[in-house]
Amino acid sequence: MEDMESGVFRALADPTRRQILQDLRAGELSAGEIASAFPVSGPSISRHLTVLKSAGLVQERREGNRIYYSLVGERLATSVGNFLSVVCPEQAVMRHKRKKVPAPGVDR
Amino acid sequence: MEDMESGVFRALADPTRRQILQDLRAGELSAGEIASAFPVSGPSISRHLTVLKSAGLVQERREGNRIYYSLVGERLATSVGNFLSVVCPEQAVMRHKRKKVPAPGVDR
DNA sequence: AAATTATCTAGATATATGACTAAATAGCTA
DNA sequence: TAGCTATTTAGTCATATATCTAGATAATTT
Repeated sequence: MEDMESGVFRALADPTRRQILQDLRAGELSAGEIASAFPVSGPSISRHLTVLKSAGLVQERREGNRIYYSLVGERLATSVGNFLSVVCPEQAVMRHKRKKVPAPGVDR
Repeated sequence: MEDMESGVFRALADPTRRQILQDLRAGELSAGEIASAFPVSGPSISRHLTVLKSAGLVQERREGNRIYYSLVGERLATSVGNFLSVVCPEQAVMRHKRKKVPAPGVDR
């Protein structure tokens, strides 16, 4: 039992996980591709990915042998942005209108 | 040795600390006032305040007997907002122009 | 089916975090 | 100075986190 935001912020508290999120900006990456960008073991990255997944920040998609991870961008903007605008309302998060994409992929 | 942002996010990872930040929106509060709003001991709140202070999110000001804490609002917007706009650039943090206040308090 | 590749789960260990109680420090008041 | 209030520091304990190695699971290839 935990509030939504704690999970997100705790996920963001680790530099490796923040870097993973930034890496994923370029598009989806397999677990192995992600892991190879860091000096830590595969299993450790796997755990980091689990944390990010539990926080709802990334989603996975299996393709044959591999599992591809990708950002759930709105998730981050929603929780972090909401909090930010509550604590310092003079800085508002403005969501740019985007052409409603016709469902980029089935949601899990 | 730690990067700036980790401190901020780790500080935000705890619900008590996030609530403290929200409480401080109304204006500065003494340590005791802050503590009385929570079901945890004074010393625990003191530690939380130290964490927030180390992250640069709050500042303190002594007045006689008591120590008043207040938000360092830009700090939060700067680090969190920067990260947010890097990871999900389609959500930009817009800073509202504000009449440059003539130094609200010495920046200690 | 056996071997290979990709990724995860389990178990162990070290460090970090959050809470508490008790005691120390800082400033005020009599 | 003694006593009082506000807050922090110290010491302890339980839980959480991060990492590793070894082994398990899943899908592909031969």
